[in-house]
Amino acid sequence: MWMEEPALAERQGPGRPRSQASHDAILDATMEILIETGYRDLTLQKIAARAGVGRQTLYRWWGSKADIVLEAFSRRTAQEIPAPDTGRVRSDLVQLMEESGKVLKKVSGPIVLGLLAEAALDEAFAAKFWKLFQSQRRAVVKNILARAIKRGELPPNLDLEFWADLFFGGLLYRLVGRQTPIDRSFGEKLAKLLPRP
Amino acid sequence: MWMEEPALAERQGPGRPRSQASHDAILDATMEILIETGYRDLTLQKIAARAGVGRQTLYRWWGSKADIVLEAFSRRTAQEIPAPDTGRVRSDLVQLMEESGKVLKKVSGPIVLGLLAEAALDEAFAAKFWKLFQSQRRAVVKNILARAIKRGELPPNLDLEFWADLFFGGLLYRLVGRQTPIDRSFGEKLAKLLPRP
Amino acid sequence: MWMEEPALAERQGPGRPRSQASHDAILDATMEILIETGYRDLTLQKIAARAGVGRQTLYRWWGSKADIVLEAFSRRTAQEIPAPDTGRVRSDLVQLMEESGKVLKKVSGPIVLGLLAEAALDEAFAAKFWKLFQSQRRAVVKNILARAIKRGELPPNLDLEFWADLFFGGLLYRLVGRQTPIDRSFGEKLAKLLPRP
Amino acid sequence: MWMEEPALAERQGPGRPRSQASHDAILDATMEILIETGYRDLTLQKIAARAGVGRQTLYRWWGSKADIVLEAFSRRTAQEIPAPDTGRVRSDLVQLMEESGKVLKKVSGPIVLGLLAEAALDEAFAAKFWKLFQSQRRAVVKNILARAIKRGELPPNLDLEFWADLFFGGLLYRLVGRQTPIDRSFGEKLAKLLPRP
DNA sequence: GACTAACCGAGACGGTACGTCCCGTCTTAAG
DNA sequence: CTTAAGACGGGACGTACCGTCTCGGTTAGTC
Repeated sequence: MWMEEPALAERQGPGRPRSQASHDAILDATMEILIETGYRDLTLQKIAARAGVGRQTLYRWWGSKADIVLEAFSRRTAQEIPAPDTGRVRSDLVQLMEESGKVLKKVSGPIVLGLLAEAALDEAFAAKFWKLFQSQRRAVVKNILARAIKRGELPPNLDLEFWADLFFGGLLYRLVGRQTPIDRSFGEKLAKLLPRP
Repeated sequence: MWMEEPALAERQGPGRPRSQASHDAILDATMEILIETGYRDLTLQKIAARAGVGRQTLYRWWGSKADIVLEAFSRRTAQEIPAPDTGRVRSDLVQLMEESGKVLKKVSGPIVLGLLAEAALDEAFAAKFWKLFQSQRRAVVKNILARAIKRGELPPNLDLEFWADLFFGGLLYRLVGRQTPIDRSFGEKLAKLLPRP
Repeated sequence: MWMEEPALAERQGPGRPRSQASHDAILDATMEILIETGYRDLTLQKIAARAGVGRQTLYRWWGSKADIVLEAFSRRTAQEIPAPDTGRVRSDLVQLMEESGKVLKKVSGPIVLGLLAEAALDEAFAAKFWKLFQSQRRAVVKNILARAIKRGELPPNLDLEFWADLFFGGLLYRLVGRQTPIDRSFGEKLAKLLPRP
Repeated sequence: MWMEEPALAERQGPGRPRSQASHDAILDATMEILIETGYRDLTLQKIAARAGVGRQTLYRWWGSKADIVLEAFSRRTAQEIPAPDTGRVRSDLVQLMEESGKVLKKVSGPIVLGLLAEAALDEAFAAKFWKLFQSQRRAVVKNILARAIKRGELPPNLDLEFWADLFFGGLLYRLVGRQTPIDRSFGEKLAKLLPRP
């Protein structure tokens, strides 16, 4: 059915090349609609109309709105939350949690929730989403912990994956729950659980 | 739009009373379709057809497929995972995590994911879902911890909500991620973090 | 697949009855578009839009634009060409040919051509079209001839079907050919071939 | 828009010459698809794909599928029905009608119907089609009649065009109607109407 | 025992989005 | 300058559901 699209630059056989302008217009239109009306009311139809693009073009390069949102979102999100490096694990984690909470309160929250919903409903998409999430967000947490181990702040046998699960599990749980904030205090409680070396 | 339906028993003026048979047929049909084709392909149309019920009846009692699934699911799920009580917090938590993992591997997993997706996309539904989840699942964890505090196994000022967040955050994160199992080992790692009194 | 729709009045089971207003609006919209842009540019999409009607409604009751046009056309065409009765076969036929030619020069021509094209391409539709054509137009010619036989103007063993074929064959051939007119002179040449009693 | 293409041989400037191989492949592919799926499902897209030809090439040489079919058909149809010459008008006509009926029962029928439909819907194409039809089929009938006049079998003032209209009008009418056969008996009835000299 | 009122099933209604197909045009590299 | 390839914007197709509506019919309490 759908398979890993070529990276836009690579592919070059005969035939008219893919239009960079359309590509960009689609991702821009997607973000606009997302911000205006949210993930649920986002529609391939609306994206195409807003981007001034044939509907087929969307199907040619992505496969669903989730794939488009994932790409539109990953373009902007990488730089949004800078990886902290204060020299102390605990304050790194606290700061990361706080920054994440701030960003998610703005436009990113609803978008992440949309992607999360899609991942919950579609195992194939979950794999793509998780892969990206892993490299863009989880890697940050694991770096913080790894640096701390090197510094001797944490025991060398610390289970990085487990701690990343805890960090993002809590974060996403609170994001979906919308009851308790994702803030500095939450980060502090988590950081206090970290073992001594 | 839609507002809290009366509890079926209460309301009684003139007019034909609501049909308990239809009510049940709807919930049964919902579970059947959920198991056969999953949450995404579940449709009010299909539920009504399968249950032999007018489509209007669904709108009279519930407001969306999410509400129906929530009720259909809550009917069966309460008894599914018995609250453990071994006399030791840590083994209680481990056992609960293990049992939860087992249940979620069967039919419950996809259904919980469906409800989670809905909660992610719809704040109003999230409130309903969380309320139920709170009373049916979170309460179990908090009871385990509360009992342990009474026993002197845990410090009396332990933040129950925080620990519940950690437990279910990790659990749901792994459920959506579908990468790492929800098993005894995960419960053990979590239990080890509990503070001494 | 598609089968003879009920006559709008007859059918009455449970469920909301068919909307007469929509039915009429559809046929009206169809005639309007036909006159404005012709058969080729007529589209189920446009009919629905113009009639202010859901697209599904068209599929529910007809099956294709050809079926709709056939009904829209048959509503208006029956009375358009009055059956002549001058007391003489030859002048009856001449007059009928002349009147037919006149009508086909106006809106009817393109519509008949559209239906003819559809009949040429679709055997199933051809049967429907021919049935209607038989009862509305061929019957007129055969009546004229039958009356003449009764009057003793024509031999009693005259092959009515063959003469009807000749009449309409010539007529439609000239309609499609658009080279030679369908006029009084054509009718006269045809009438002259009729055998003496 | 589209205008009379040069005759393939004539034109010759600088640049790569047109490919005769492509030209033939297109016409062959067209006939194949016509036979397999009929005129309605014939598509420029499919022709190009089957012929292994760029889609643009079709537009360069012809303007529509009707034009392609017309050429593909005219290549093969000229020789299909030999002009009869028995020495007697009536048997000539009967034989021609019979042969035509036989050919139209095979592959030619649906194709002629397709072209007829196109002619009905598109006046510009009708002119092209009629011109070819005139020279390839009508000419045969008019020759038969002209020879008979020369022989003294028919009156010298016979209206050839009128009789050709009658012949092909009846033939095409029965072809579209699909109710009565195009056979020897039909030819005989027609021949009997011919006037004595 | 008639009346009223809310329910029931069925199913048509106007809409919206889907995913597919084809159109006619364009833009490449290759010949 | 043509060719095959193939992407582009556009538009119609036929299908699936949505939430609403309108029927005839049912089933209780109330008069």
